[in-house]
Amino acid sequence: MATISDVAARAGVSTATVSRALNGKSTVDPALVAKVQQAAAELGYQPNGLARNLRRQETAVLALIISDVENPFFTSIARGVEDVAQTSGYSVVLCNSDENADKERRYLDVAVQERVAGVVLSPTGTETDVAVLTGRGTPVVAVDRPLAGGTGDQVLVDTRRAAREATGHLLGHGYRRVACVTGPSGVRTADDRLAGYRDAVVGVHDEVVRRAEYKAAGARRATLDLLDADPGTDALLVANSTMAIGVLEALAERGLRPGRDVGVVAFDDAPWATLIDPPLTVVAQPAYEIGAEAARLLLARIADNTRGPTATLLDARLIERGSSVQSS
Amino acid sequence: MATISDVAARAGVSTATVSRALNGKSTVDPALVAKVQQAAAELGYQPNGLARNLRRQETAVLALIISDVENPFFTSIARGVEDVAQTSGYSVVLCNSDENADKERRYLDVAVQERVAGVVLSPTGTETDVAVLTGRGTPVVAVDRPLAGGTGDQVLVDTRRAAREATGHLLGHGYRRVACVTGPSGVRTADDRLAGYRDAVVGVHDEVVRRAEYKAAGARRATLDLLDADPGTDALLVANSTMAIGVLEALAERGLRPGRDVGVVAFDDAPWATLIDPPLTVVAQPAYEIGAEAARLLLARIADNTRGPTATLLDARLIERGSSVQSS
DNA sequence: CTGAAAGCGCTAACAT
DNA sequence: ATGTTAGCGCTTTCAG
Repeated sequence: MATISDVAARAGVSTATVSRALNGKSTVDPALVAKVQQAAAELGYQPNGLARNLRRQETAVLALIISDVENPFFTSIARGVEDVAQTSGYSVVLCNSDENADKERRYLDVAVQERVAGVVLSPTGTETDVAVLTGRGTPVVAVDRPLAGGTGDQVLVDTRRAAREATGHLLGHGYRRVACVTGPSGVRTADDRLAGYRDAVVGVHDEVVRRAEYKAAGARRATLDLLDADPGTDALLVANSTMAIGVLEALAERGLRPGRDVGVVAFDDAPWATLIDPPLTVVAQPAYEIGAEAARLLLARIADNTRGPTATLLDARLIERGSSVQSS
Repeated sequence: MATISDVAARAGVSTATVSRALNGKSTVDPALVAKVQQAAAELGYQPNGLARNLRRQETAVLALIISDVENPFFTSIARGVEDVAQTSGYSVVLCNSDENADKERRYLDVAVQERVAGVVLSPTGTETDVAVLTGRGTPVVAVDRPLAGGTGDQVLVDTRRAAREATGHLLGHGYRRVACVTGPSGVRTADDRLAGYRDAVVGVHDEVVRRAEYKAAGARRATLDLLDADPGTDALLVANSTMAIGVLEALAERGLRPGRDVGVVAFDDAPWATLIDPPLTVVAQPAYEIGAEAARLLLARIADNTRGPTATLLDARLIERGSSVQSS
């Protein structure tokens, strides 16, 4: 594989000139630039990014560590991050921590070792330690879930308020007893959505809560259990769209129809939400915008890391559809 | 940030010993190993992966370039790749080419420049040129779609046959006129599924075909147009699950019920396929297994690149559900 | 405007 | 078993 010296030899110049020419430094004779470019092309020269980055002490890649590639909420975030990174010439590498603290640690280590320019992170737990990054000066922005230290930027959604409003919406539409199906304890969004739910039901009726992995299978079992243990339940607040799949499966198994028999509101506006009958009422989060904003903050901080930490709180929006009204 | 010499100084040994100790080379005095490890820990030493890789002339990262992170089919592949890579100590970075040849090129260049160990690629077009990789000895395995040269491993699905069978299934269940909604011309899976459709309808009735981006919005418009232009259509073969969303939206807009009014079979068993009423008949592809197998092949080839190219053909399976039977 | 040379942090011969 | 040393391929002073 051709190196810069091969190109230099072929073009009859020094490696320094090749470097300058290829990187568009102004101070090079146009004639030489042309010669260098031709030599590079003839040799099929591809710069060695490792050597370059080692020398420059910086890379143009961002790491995005999310907890579930198969969750549309996170892939939308990924699109947002990617689109803005792209415009600034950064590549983004996506790492799937799988809601697993060990995997997350490993990817965090990889991020340091590969000296990425910055990382966007959706922490699996509150205990995530990003000191290895920040200690080295690598900026980190947390998305969807806060980072313990409170150091660094974060872009979150006011998910507790959204959960309270969604629960209130159900209560205001004639449902008498709302249950909450949420994610694992310790996952901040799961806890916040539960808290919002509690805010709304307190003083109205006892709380009915089930927790499971943020996955369909767990949510299905939890719902089945809930329905059996608490038959008075006539509405459900579901903490994300992946769980919603399991919840809807469980309802179907019990012959319960969303809306009429059991009101349902789920977080995240999945693409299929309007296909089911009745269509699913959702709390839509601005996922793409979360990613885009996180990338903007990260880029800004890569350029200038002296400013204080920022906290951006985006709003979620209730989209009322058929699954939360009793008509029909 | 601490370097290997800092650790060496603190432990009172040479950098070579530090390197050996930290990399678990057998030939180091256990006492020294301990001293080195302690020094490293005290300094919060994190090896510089760039320097290491530059020196070693190799990296332990695989690139996975797919055309749509938001398509569950591809994210399942990603899971498959990741799971097997993980077990061999490789990290995988996910790049989203967005079905765009330019972006794909850029990521291919990044892959060369960062000297990744290998790449799993779902080519956007038939013209994708991976010579930059292969010329350098970087193995490439194609998934879902073949690579022009025929060089390198590939793991594909017999999608043409699957499309033929699915179309035959519709024809065998009383539908008289089946249309095909597929992806853009030049995208191999889109063309193959169309070919399979043609295999089945030829001699039975004229073909009715619409093409659109592999996205919901385009498929919706295409379906609306198709329904207007060819009202005799009573069944639809849809080339992927993302398009299926648009197709089902269009059907709903026209007041047409899947199964009874219009038979529907779509590629890819999306998680929501059983939630709609009637549930969606699908052609399930072994996406996870495609990714896992691709990663295995890639790893094998990284270890030994002398064997000839292989072609793995996996089977898709028709899962018959309510949307393709006229009952009710 | 161009070249010579140093050096990023690490690993792998080669010595000892 | 450990240390010395020479690079990996590039960019960037520093001279000229």
